[in-house]
Amino acid sequence: MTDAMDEQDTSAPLRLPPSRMLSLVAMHADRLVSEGLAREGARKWHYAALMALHQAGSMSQAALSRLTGVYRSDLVSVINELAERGFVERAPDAADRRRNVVTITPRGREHLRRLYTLVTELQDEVFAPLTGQEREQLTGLLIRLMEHHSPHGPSWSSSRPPTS
Amino acid sequence: MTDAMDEQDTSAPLRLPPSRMLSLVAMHADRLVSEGLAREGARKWHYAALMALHQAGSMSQAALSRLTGVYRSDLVSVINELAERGFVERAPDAADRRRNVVTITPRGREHLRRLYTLVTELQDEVFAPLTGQEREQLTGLLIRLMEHHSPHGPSWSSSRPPTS
DNA sequence: ACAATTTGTTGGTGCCACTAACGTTCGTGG
DNA sequence: CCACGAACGTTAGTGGCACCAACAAATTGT
Repeated sequence: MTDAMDEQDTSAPLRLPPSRMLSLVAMHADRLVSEGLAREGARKWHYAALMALHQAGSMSQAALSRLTGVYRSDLVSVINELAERGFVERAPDAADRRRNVVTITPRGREHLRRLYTLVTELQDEVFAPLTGQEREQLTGLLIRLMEHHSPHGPSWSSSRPPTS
Repeated sequence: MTDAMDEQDTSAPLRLPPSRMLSLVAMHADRLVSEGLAREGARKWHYAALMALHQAGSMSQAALSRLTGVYRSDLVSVINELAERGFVERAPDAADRRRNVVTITPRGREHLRRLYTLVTELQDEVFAPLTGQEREQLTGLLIRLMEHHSPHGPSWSSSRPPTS
């Protein structure tokens, strides 16, 4: 009933604050996904950008930035790389000449498909120890935490497969 | 039934893979904690190292590295900083002259106390939207994920307050 | 017409996880 | 007993990521 401090216990496991657990698990998941995507020559943001363009349609880089949460400065190189490989087209917007309209190409959708199945597999690997119900519990809790801390950040929900 | 791909839906929220949610929440939590600790002139690893030393007693830097998961290269500067401020003592080990025995000092324990209460407050802030039960659910799921992916990594469990 | 804002872009900062290499010291097997 | 491999502390460096500042060009609001 004092402020009960632990005695030393050389053999006991270390007590971690929950936020540290989050970091560790997130790091591991990130790692797996990044390595997987690297095998396909892609990075996390390639996937994020393609998925956003596929789901929401063509849009300016700034809009894409707001939607994905990727900084518009960092988005430049991502679009460059995607454009080099023909997964995306960057064209000046006639209606507003400040903007570039970024559009996903058929090859881009094809690529996205590969990435999607890959990412899905990796998710299964990451969350393997959890049952389907538990995974839903987890994502539910995570969504509530996200909403709490960035109510106007990038929008989200659980993932569903991209259509051709 | 097919591989059901989403149609475009400009207004719908983006579908995020769970691993991305983990990253976002972890980033936010990390951010809050780091900023809080910075206010006390400390960093995450100061806290981690002090807590480990407090709970498990004096040990070599390599052992501390294994226990906390912090790379022994990165641990050097952490110990330097903690030693400068008198929170920790680094003495050559007479029995094994390769090693340094790192020991937490009374001032160190005092400092750890401040950090502990601070971190605890910040955890409350991070997990504010969740009830006590839900927090336990979450940490339970996280622990299982950690065990699955690094069964022999740094040991852990939920956190409890340090004793003076 | 003028101020404020948006957009794409460049360049730069700082943190963190991670690797490589090193001299030193210890343990072990031949 | 000594040669070799391994562990230790340390330094230096890499690469990715989040983030910021500033800019010119273009648009919007007033």
